[in-house]
Amino acid sequence: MPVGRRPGSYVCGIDAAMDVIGGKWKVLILWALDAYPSSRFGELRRLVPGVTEKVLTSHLRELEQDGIVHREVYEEVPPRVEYSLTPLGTSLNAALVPLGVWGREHVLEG
Amino acid sequence: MPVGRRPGSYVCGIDAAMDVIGGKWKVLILWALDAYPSSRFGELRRLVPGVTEKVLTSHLRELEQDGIVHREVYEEVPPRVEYSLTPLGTSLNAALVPLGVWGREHVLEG
DNA sequence: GTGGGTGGTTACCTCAAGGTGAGTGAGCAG
DNA sequence: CTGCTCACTCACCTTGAGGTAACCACCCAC
Repeated sequence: MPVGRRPGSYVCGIDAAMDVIGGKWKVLILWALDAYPSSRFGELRRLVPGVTEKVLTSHLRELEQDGIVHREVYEEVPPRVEYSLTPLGTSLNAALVPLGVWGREHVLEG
Repeated sequence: MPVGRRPGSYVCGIDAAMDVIGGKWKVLILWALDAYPSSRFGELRRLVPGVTEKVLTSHLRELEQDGIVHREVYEEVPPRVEYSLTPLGTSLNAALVPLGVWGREHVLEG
């Protein structure tokens, strides 16, 4: 179960990490799941304004394959699916904090 | 002189930072300029295997516009152009270190 | 029956990032 | 003379990520 979409072709760690978070909305999904753990699909759609259902689905599937998010299906009617960060996802988010601080200080306030 | 390609439309700091480093080869360029300061164009082309001249040029231009790299032209024959990280670029690279460590530990060695 | 909410799937389309290959013009090696 | 280096520029083309919209089964409230 390799992490990343092009295993074995990474030049360095940043290159590899960029591949995992490279989707247009992935860091926003991670940010949302960090702020609101165990979110349902519809909640995420509202938490990440602008993302379409198709793209949200595919991003979540990729993050799940990479071991970043956990997908829990409850066999109920109506169906319920909850997404949460795995420990790996939590560690990824922690590694993203300095980048977020940099962006806030130098891009948003720049 | 705004930093980033879509000023004013960022949701959060990570979103903004991702825009600055969003090019396919930008983090590799930053990594190369950190390891080999004041590199010439041809050196960068060799340090970032696979990048084409056109894309390397445009990525360097964008990084220059964002205040990440400095471009120094020496009016000589043959022409000489040296690229280096600005203080802002150095701080960006510092903010990328944890992400690089994460990628090395969890993707490359995963 | 109509509409809404649940969590998706499917087919189709767009568009911009990136790749390809040629050209530039001065100088230098062979 | 040929070809290479330097640091690009230009015109063209490809590709795939992402966007659009329809559709699915199921249930509830109105």
